[in-house]
Amino acid sequence: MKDITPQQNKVLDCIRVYIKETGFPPTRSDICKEMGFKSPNSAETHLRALEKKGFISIASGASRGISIINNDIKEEASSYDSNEYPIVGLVAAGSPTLASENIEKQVNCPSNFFSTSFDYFLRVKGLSMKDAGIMEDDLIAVKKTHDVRNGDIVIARIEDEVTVKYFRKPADDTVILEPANDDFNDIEINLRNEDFFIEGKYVGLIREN
Amino acid sequence: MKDITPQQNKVLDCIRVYIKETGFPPTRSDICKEMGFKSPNSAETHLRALEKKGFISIASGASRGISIINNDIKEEASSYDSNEYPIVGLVAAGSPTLASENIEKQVNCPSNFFSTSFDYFLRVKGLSMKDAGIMEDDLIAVKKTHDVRNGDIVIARIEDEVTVKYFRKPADDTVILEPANDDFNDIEINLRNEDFFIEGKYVGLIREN
DNA sequence: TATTATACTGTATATATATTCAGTATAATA
DNA sequence: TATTATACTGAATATATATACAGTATAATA
Repeated sequence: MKDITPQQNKVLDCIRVYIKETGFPPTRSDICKEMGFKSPNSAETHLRALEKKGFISIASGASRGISIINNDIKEEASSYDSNEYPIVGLVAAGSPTLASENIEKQVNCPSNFFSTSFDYFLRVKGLSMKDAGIMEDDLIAVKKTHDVRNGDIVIARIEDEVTVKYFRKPADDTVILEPANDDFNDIEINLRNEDFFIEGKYVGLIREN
Repeated sequence: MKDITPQQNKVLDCIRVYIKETGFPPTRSDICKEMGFKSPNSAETHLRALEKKGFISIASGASRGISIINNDIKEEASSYDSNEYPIVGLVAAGSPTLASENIEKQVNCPSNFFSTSFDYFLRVKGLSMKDAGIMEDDLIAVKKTHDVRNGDIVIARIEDEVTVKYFRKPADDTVILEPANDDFNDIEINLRNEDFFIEGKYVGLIREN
């Protein structure tokens, strides 16, 4: 990005203000009014300079076809890179996890909040993962994936029930789900007989007090 | 705000998408292309209906003079009400908690993320609150306040050391800080002799895995 | 039953707008 | 010194665009 001149900066700022106040970009004539120019060509040449320097893009032929190019990374992360994520309960019973009847509500969260991207939040029931610091009613951020390794905390579905446990696969046809609480027992699944499905992987946690 | 029809909703959505992708609102003709209409008047009538119902405003005479009126509180909260919060380490040793040398980094987080507002994140060291589900390296959201009750988890400073514990005040001159881990002992503070200060209150937790 | 809202096609047109061309002037660069 | 970038005025114009007008059809309301 080349250097901007003070006057060009004023024009860029005037475009920003115009968009903020009206919801759409200015015409050349609008810029003239704001800046005090008497010829639309004054605006035009400034626009072309700003385009050349990479601050704006101009859609050819279109009216008000100015859009401001945002390469301020911090701005982007804070303003645009956030999203609504669904919170789902551990309801299970046949229906797909993200079915609307399972969605408690949507929460806003920056999409780069955890180092790993994720797809939804799951409301935890029970204390079977207590020693891993996962408590009742915590929200765990789940990344939908089948690529899980031994030791990962996974969200799994056995028959019709969804559960959160440590994952271990000692043999090709066996999966063991281990709780993090001495009051609970390991769950051993024989992949030949049982209906088993990995919903995703635990990548983060949020708790409200 | 009156009821929107499904078709009007599609048009409104198409305007949103257009603005997001180009940076400026569509013309009647653009809407026709997106929606498959063959007459610009189809777009026009939809726009007038949306205007009448309060979903958009139309600048008379101006090209692309559509702007979307945002009275969805949830949207507003999620889009604009986010902030940068500092993460501070449990460094202690004299310097004020929010001094810049203690700030690990800033993270973006919606300010209404937890039901209680908060001021900063604290990086947890040690396992003294393990049974409360607070693990090493967790980030706890701290609200700066002196108004704490028995049973609250507080961030306290004793002499030069910062610690996170359950708060209990059995007498006017005594505070007991209780860990949530059998391997640790209660800390009893005599307010007459010791330099004790409540930094704030634990209102939420975030963990990255 | 008449009226109004929705949901379109199709044509026409005044004007809003981008964009080019012709100049002037100053400062910075090669 | 010639060239290029900046910073403007002023006029001209093709076209992009809003918007009105004339219809058709269906469903909902009064």
